[in-house]
Amino acid sequence: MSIQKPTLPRGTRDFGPEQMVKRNFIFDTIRRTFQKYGFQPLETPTIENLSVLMGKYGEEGDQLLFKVLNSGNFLDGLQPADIDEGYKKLTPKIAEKGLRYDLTVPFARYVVMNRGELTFPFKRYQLQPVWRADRPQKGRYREFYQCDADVVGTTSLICEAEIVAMLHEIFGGLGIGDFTIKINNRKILSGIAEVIGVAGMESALFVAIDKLDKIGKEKVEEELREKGLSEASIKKLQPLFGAPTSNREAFENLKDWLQNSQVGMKGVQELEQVWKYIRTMGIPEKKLQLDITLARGLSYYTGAIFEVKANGVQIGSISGGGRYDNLTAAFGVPNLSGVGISLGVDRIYDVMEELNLFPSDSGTTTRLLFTNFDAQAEEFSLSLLQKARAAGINAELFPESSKLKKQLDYADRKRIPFVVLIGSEEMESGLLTLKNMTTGEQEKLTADQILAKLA
RNA sequence: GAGGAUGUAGCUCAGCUGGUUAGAGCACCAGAUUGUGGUUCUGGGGGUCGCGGGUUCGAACCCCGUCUUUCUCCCCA
Repeated sequence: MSIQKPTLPRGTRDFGPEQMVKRNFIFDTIRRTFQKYGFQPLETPTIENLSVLMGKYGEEGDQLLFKVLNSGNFLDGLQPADIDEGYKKLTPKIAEKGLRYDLTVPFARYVVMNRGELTFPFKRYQLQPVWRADRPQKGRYREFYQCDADVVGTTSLICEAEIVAMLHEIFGGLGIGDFTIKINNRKILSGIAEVIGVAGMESALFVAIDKLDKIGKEKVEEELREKGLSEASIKKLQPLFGAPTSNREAFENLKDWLQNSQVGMKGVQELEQVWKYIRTMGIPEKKLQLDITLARGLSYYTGAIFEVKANGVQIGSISGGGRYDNLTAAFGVPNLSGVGISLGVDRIYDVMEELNLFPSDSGTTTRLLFTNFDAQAEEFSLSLLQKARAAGINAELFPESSKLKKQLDYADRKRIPFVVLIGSEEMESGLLTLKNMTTGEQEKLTADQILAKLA
């Protein structure tokens, strides 16, 4: 067998111990918060039938699905003519499974399949990787985790308010203090389309105005012209570009602008109600921002739309979500309204790394190392080791009687903060040497004193 | 899916218009120090120059292909 350099598939990554400790910190914070708000855990399979996934993410989405080749002789029953028809028609004949593309569609499938057993409103959270056959870039991978929380089976706007509350709790818990939750409502966007007279071209309008903060007013207008909007419509769009100084002002401007649009006014009302709930819950409003240019690509949103940005960091949104009325319709169950939020762990990680927000001891798992001088000390240490663990202290014994230098070096590299040195002297007196690896100080203590000190 | 850039030691990078045995810093290993890490000193190991092909007397360097990473567009977390 020839020797070959191992490689990773494009767009995938290993997470070493140091990274995993940090990632778990993020996962734990998110999971704890979701549970606190009454969401229940769910996991779905890595592979789904392609019939479940196809057609749910648009034509481009279908292209980005990883397809799994059928097992065994996948050519069985295939005719030469099938190949001539091109890969698009061939694919479903040789691949009937695909990798999960997001957590929302599998969730919808689950809800439909189990609707008889579920208690509605059904609140679930799900932390799992998803796969996209995208072209990788910085901050974009072919395998990445999503952390979703959704509640289906109610149209109550309390859910929207609770999402805002959870976002505060999660990002506060992570130490990301400076963030902005942008909120909009799809009905407001529809209202805008209505009052400027471009019904039927909504998606082009939404895609363009979503880029406002990125490319600026002129470019947006340019794009809209290219898409075929009339000058009159673009002129009527002007209120969009005025930057309001406060949410209150933004609401007032909107009510004025959209007064002739029933759906638009409905959207404004909904958001005002969300704001009211938020106030009642005592959530600070400082980080909330009504942003009527927020559209997000996903066409299935029908009500509130969320996006969270970390301030002071050059990175895309770290969370996004919204309300959808017909998530399960594609699986034959209409009129099931839901609202959800999705957090991007990889981006949150990058933000925290850039802002230096990880606790300094993250990366540390062992807190106490027992040295191993010789067979006798090893035996002595071994019994103490389990006592330390029983006391809740992450501890380990160096497994070989090697040079002390090597053992201390090991502790240093693993950033283990405390080392107990046990030699013949210590075993005789019962006073063990505890070395603080940060300060270098050593003190003589009994085993119980050491456990009490570190527990 | 379209276009551009990139790849040399574990890491960050030098390497002249193509010319002997491809270098540095950091990291690693050993010793100075047989019960003391992170500092210092001394010594040492480590490279199919991303991979495959071509041009040439000769290729890390030039050409073609391919893969990786990365930037812009598209789309997204």
